[in-house]
Amino acid sequence: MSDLHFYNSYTRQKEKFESITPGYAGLYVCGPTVSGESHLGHARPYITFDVVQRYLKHLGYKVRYVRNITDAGHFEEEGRDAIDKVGEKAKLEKLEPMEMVHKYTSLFHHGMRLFNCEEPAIEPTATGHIVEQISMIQTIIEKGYAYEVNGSVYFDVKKYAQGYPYGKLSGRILEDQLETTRELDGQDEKRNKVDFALWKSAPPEHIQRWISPWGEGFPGWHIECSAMSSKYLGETFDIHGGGMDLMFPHHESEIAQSTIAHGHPPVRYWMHNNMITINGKKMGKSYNNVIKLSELFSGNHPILEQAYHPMVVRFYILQTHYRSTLDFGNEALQGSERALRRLWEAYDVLKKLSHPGTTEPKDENLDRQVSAWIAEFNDFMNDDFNTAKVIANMFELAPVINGMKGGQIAGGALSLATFTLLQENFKLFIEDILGLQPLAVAQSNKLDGIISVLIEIRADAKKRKDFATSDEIRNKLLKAGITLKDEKDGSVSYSLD
RNA sequence: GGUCGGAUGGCCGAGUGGCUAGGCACAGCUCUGCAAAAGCUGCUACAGCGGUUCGAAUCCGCUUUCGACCUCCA
Repeated sequence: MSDLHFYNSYTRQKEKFESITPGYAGLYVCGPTVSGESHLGHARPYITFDVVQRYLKHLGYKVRYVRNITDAGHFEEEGRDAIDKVGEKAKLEKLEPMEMVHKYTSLFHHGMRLFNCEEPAIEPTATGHIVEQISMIQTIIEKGYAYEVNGSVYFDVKKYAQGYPYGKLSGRILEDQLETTRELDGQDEKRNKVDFALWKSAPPEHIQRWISPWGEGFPGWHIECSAMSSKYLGETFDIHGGGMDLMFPHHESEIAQSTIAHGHPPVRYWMHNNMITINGKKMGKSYNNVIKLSELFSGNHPILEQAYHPMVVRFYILQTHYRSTLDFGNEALQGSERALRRLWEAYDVLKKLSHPGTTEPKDENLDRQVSAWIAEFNDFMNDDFNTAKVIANMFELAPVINGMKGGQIAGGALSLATFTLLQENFKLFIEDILGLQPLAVAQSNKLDGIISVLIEIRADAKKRKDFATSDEIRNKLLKAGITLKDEKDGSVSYSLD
């Protein structure tokens, strides 16, 4: 089997993955800012890195997956202006940061569960690590790469750039930055516009504030990730992930801060997922084209023709390589829904199939082909987590599976060994690694009993050639969202929408 | 304006030099009381123009066009 390779955004090439501590892998992913409800765009990184994390585990790594919650900083919430203008009114009418943070964190977790994203090992919050952040800022000041102005602390990017490759990750040149911004920036407290805040002095009306050596204030956006990732994963860790839009300034700043504070770069491999677009434009607040997760799942949005199941969204995302943009569209989502249904049905069939136990395949070519498709599951994942190709192979296997059930393919066409391999690996990849689930959740026993009764009545009617009655039962059940299928062997199966 | 990345059949999307994914949709056939499902078959595209090559969607150049980042952003 080949080794895991994936694209390192820092070096801009695919590299073989070698963890710092053999057998262990550290993964840090920038989590959400919980000042608003998560949207479809947020689903991409968390699903992408959930699969990364699952696959690393499959390869035998003991994974520590850390994903933060950004609950400190300069929050903007819908309606915040109105609330702030109320100013000195009753306490209950004021925005309580903890309340908002709690609400959106809960919603985020709910969304993650629906997407079947496994929980990170550690989910640190920025507000819970103020001490660590202050300490790191102090170190940077001591080393001479940060300065204080009016209670705020800024990182001296220009000085840093003299000794370190600032801009390498995001591919920008400091000189350009300085030139394009200099004239706009006469009155700022920063020495250069490119400098970024490590700590911000809080104006009196700012509600989130902590005591620091520089007065009351709150941490800058970038420092939290550096402080928390180094605390839980070490000063140098394996993989840092996040959306491409975070490369600059966020990730670039993280590198600079950590490099000064710890004396070496923080991350071995940088991974960035691409954006989800809608009508070709990135989904984001500034474009006013956001589809929130709750809207997506309920279909309650002008752009949406229907509601979409979380698993359809997960499948849709995994059908595309994580480094490509993914354009949202109703037709595409609907296609994914049908595709996932078909795939899952084949998987269900496979689980129930039995094998005659013959060790020699009756159809050597098919046996060889099936073995190859299965072997490729690993190869594709090892090549930059190509979930799209894994899924394509599953669709190659689906007709084989269905054919074995339908009789188009003979019972012992595959050897017992290949058949077993197929069963094991299909489960492994579709459930454990891609993390997919069936669309219709397990029906209750009672419902099962009721439908069985109806199926019996219908079978009686059919026996009497009373097709009017049998069709009526089937059609009415269909309207209720239950599809009956007359199987070739005379049995009847059903599925829920 | 600067930097970077795209442009693949009706739609979504893999794919980096020859073997030309996959899904959805569509059409025909088989099975079937009829359906549904399933199976089989068909649909062969790579923005345009040059160039390199025995051979290019894939490499190079130009053009057109879309987008991302440069400010909070997954």
